[in-house]
Amino acid sequence: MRLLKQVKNTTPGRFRNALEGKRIAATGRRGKFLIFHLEDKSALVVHLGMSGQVTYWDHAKDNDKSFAVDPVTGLQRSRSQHAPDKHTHALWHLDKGDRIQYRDPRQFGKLFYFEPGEMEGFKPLARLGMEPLDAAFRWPAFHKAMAPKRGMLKPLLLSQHPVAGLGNIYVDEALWLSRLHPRRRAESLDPNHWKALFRAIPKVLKQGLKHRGTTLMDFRNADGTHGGNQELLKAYGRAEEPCLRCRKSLKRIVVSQRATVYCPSCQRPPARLK
DNA sequence: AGTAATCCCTGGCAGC
DNA sequence: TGCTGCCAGGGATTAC
Repeated sequence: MRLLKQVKNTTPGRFRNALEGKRIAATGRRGKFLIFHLEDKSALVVHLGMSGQVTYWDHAKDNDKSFAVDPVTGLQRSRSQHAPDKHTHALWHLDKGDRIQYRDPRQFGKLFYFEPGEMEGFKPLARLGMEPLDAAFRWPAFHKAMAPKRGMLKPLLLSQHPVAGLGNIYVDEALWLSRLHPRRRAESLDPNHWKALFRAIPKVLKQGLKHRGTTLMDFRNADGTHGGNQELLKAYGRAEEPCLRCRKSLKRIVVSQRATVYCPSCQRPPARLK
């Protein structure tokens, strides 16, 4: 296991020693950070980056020999549980021989260890915006956070600041659903536009969660048919395919260095961008 | 302040 | 079969 590069705020040795023998008291998530709260109030924090996977390995179960390739993203996923391989960077050995495994082919992921009280001062966590699946994600708070913002919608939504947890896929999906152009500027939106976005964000996330769960369960067929994957994503990965609202061809552009798919007909750009 | 470029990595794939 | 170039679910940092 190579545990060097992904540990960001301490040395691998300190990281290992700090975790040794500690019980996991609770698990949580904030934005794209996974948080393992340990019994002494210290914490292990994981960011999966683009290709990271945290999986549970049960000593009583067989390993899967191969990985399934996600038809949309091209990323390898284990169908059930896998043996550590050259991309497995950390193993946490639990009681009775089970393990938590961290695997990350592209190595954009990050691991952090925080002493009690330290995590609160961790900027990337502290400055995250509102949680779109929380009960506190309500229209007045959303509008208040968004209305003063300036700049293009796509980078604004990717920034994690007004709203946490959205990545490239779900930003494109939310913008498609709310009929907003990814390059449209925040200051040009009226409350109705913001309202559409406010409704779209939790919707695409919930659909993703629901869908991903079922896909993983269906994934025991080698390279077989997959559940509702194709129907779920309306924009991402569908460049040159017909818009599911208006049948016109979806278009791929690059916005803040990220691949972006949108419908030129439904998601009209502001006049300035034409 | 906003935004664009750059960098951190590896692997799959198309095209030659 | 093997090479090259391009692409990829993120985000911090640096440069303008």
